[in-house]
Amino acid sequence: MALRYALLGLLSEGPASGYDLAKAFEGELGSHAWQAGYNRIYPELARLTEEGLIEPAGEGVRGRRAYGVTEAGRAELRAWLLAPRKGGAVRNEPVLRLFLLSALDPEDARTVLREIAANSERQLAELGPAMAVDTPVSPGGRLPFGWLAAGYGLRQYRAAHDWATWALGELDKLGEPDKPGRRHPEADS
Amino acid sequence: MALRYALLGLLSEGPASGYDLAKAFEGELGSHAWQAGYNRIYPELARLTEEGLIEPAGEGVRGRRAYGVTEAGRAELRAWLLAPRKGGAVRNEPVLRLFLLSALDPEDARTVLREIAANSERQLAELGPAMAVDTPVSPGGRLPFGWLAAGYGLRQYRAAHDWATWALGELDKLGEPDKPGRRHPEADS
DNA sequence: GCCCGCATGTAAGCCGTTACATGATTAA
DNA sequence: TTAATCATGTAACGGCTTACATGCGGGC
Repeated sequence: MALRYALLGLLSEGPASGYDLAKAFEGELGSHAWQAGYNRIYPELARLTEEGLIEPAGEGVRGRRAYGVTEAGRAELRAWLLAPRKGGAVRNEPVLRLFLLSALDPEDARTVLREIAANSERQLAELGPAMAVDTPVSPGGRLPFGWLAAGYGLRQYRAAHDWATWALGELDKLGEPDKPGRRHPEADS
Repeated sequence: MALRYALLGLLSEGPASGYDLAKAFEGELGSHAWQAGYNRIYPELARLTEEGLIEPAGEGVRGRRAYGVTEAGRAELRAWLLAPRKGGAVRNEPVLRLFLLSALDPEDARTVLREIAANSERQLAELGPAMAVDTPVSPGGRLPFGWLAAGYGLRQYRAAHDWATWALGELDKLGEPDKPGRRHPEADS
């Protein structure tokens, strides 16, 4: 049910076709927030049109059909963004992995944690430069799409990296007093 | 497909019945990582038993049937936790909201951001005390279930709070040079 | 004796994913 | 003329949610 709001949000940046929208989901939006392919986009666009939340906004070559948001659509999106989040089923696979880390023996857990640390560092390297520039303003007196979200991502990955480092330390504490190296021939670096 | 790993992970803490597992999903695990009800748990337990990943581990009163993880089940869980995450469809509604924030006018965006700040603060107040104690060690030389995840949550909410504060500042920058205070949504040039 | 909590399942329907399917335009 | 990209959809399948359905045991 969030797909429709993603579409309304993207269309409120300006008219776009189903194809354009599918491409938009391949970028930062798709890799961090919400993913959708044309197979779900086209039916949803049809439904949104029926409900009067979007409307055709010009046709192009190759059968291209662009859509724009109606006032009703804008209101619907606004209501959703302002509505207090109530218990939609949480489904967060990465976090589930963290919960299940205690099911691994310490050596395996370290492997996972190092991978997480490396991954968050890589993400930081991508986001850092993008956020280093001063606050950009897009025409219309608004912040550009995704700018605030990128700032969130930056802080989230920093926190993830910090956590992984801390967690590795916790595992070390666990191994020290009990088994100095019985199970593992070589001490870790 | 992640449900089975959640079940394997929970069962690797010790034998449990479907009912026990359903209760486990009502706690921190369910509210932050993965949610499931008995309606999905029981069929999945049957399937896991068929596949030899879990096995019956004693019966109790009122038809209670407990299950334990088999060696094959442990191996399956380990493989999943160690496997590099490949593009499972990202579906993160809270983050989607952040992306769409630019579709709101600044006043509405501030409302959302203040709510996020308040929410993360509340979560911190819950997690903080739990993490203040020194590293606990459960019997068997392992960290207790969810301990590392709680540390992650702590850092994540701290980052969210930090972000919301920063984002409010960015919005202020946007409003200052133009008009501080009251303005209509469509006051563009 | 009655109610609450323990304990387990099934059936129908919705939603989303994967795979199938087609055609137009443009650049090499 | 051939390949890549633009552009739009449908069909089958599988997972998840909601609602339906049943019965025992212990405390008050």
